[in-house]
Amino acid sequence: MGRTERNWSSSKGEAGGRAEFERGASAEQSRLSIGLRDVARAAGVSTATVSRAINRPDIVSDELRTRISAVIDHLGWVPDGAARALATRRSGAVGAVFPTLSHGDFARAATALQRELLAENYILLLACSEYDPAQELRQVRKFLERGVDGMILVGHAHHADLPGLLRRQRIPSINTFVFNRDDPTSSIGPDNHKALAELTQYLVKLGHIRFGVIGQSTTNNDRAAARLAGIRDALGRHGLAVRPMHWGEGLELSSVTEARAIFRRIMKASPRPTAILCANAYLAVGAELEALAMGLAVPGDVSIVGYDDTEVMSELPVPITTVRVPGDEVGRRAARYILAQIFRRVHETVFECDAQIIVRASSGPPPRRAK
Amino acid sequence: MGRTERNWSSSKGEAGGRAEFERGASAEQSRLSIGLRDVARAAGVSTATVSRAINRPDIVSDELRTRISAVIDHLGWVPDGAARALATRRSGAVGAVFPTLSHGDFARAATALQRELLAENYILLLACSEYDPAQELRQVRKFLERGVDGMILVGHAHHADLPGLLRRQRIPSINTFVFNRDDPTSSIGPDNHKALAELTQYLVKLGHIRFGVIGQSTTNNDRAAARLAGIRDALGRHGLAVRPMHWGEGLELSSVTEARAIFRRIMKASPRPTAILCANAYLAVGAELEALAMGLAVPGDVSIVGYDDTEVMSELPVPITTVRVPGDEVGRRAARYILAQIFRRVHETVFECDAQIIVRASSGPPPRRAK
DNA sequence: TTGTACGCGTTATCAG
DNA sequence: CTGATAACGCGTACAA
Repeated sequence: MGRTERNWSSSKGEAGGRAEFERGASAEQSRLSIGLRDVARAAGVSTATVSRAINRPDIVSDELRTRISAVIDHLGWVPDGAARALATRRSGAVGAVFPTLSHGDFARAATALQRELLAENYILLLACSEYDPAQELRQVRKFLERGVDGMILVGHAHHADLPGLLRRQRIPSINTFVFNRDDPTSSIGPDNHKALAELTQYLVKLGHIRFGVIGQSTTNNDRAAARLAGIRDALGRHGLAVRPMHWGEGLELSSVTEARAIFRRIMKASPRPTAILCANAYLAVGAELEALAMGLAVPGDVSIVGYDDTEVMSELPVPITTVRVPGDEVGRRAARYILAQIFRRVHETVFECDAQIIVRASSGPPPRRAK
Repeated sequence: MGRTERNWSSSKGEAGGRAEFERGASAEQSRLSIGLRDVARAAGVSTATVSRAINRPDIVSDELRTRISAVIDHLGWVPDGAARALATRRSGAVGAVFPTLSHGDFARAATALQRELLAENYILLLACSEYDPAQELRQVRKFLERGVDGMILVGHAHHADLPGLLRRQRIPSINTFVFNRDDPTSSIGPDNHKALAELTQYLVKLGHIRFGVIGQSTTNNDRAAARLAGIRDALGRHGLAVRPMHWGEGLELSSVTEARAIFRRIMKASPRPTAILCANAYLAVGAELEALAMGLAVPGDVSIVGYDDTEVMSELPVPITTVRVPGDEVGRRAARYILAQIFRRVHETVFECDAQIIVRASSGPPPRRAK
């Protein structure tokens, strides 16, 4: 007759037996998986006590606690999260929607996030928006239906319905990889605008006056847009600007191959730029590889700088100057913020992560005979 | 006292008003978020009808369906996933535990996984084991408590308690990035042993007889171990073996920097190998960069091959021969398998993904005067 | 086609 | 410190 989970565990067996009798055999047989009740009966205690034994061990007598946990192990009981969530009004899950995981920074952030949540017994629900606000909204909605206790997003530009949705659910949320004191929802990350303004400023100080940019799409990517604006504003302060012919945008998010082609085109212009700003690590790698292939000296003929740091950048023949974004720190602190909100602890609301400029060999003064 | 289960809703508005009145303000005010009942009352129908309207729209009359969905939108109701899961005995979530996300293949697999699950309205719970079986077990247990409907793991070597745990929960699971007909649980991925045996065989055919290996740790990494075994077995068939001095293992999982140091050491040996097998993409990149820095010709002086394909490998001065692992395909098909199991559809059980050898310029015949 | 009423497996309240 | 029992919010036989 299939699985009879009866362990009328002797001691207090009387009561257990009676209960069983009263509930009738049907209840017992229909149960496919063991539950709290089965554990309670087997241990000869009430369900409440078992529940307490696992959630607040300190308020249960030693004897019962050990007996109960023995029974749990023996029966191999795994508490039902759905039931617990329903009773607790808390899911123990935090959702995160990243544009993609193929970017090292996001992958690192997701890892850190997950690790940090785990420390407080929380789990991570993960989805990718693929840089599509509508998809982001769908994913968030799905997470809300799952009852996530908090949401972690990227950027501060979202679908118009998203903020209201989040507000109605009354769950904490945070925008990551951005920093903006004016954003009403908390945010954590580097100040993208400032970071690239400073990087540009650094190049200007070296004496550069003609700049090329290998960018990435800014549609639905406020971080990329902010970085571009940072470049523009920094150059503007010196009365400079990027010429259209010194500008290229990849279709892929970060493609070494595309970057090479764009770099080659830009460097064929006349006059040609003496410094190339690349929107991310792999674009910079592509630029340098193409420069080497073209026989250009870096930084003798042209300086190359990037954004994001990957190990390859520092190991290429000419290590590349770049901006280091601490993805894991972003993830870690975002998780901590959300957990603090969930548990109603005090916590700061907005954080800026330093985006540190790492100067390597690929940047230097412009060539003297800058044609 | 307390909550009365009465939905005296006779038909339509009248009833709505009355019901509201009779329930009294207290019940209304104490409810922090609106629920199925509120929607039902506002729409003047029963809770069952609302439930059906969203889950099986086809069996509800057009009029009611439209009215109900209007009310839902108006009230901004989000169904409670915990309650639904409790009633349905299905969580709508699939868990995945990867060793890390910093590996491109795993990141791609996770992305594909998530996308595929979403198509069937499932969500992804993600965690990292950091190559620690105990941690993997903990994460899996946590997911099971969350009531995941399926589990996706990496490799076939797990903690001893894991298989039993999964069996007891009666949920489908699959091992990814491995392929082994003898594994009792389904698996999907490349045959790591075969892939490296073939790659090695290819080098042997080119005439190489002295091989170096830049490996990664095989502790808790059955894939890496299988690949190593593949190399060993392939060489063994020709009476060859890797000399200890031609062997190095990085501490980091994949570090360009470490690879360079190891490569340099190996190439100082005498005699030195004419071909270097690298355990992953970044180790191979490091090897080539160091070779160039040392003034060695690739493949003139030494052939270099890797495992995994990243864009950089193909764009370096000498594009690197490697084995392409289709991470996204692994993720996609794993998701499909799990969903099929959940929905009790027929589906194949074990799949092999081709691990394709991509021959590029970095591999060629050994130098004539192979010293 | 629609409504009623009960069950899902825990937690929390309150009385002992 | 422990036990009895009412929520928790939705799905779904079963009845109408």
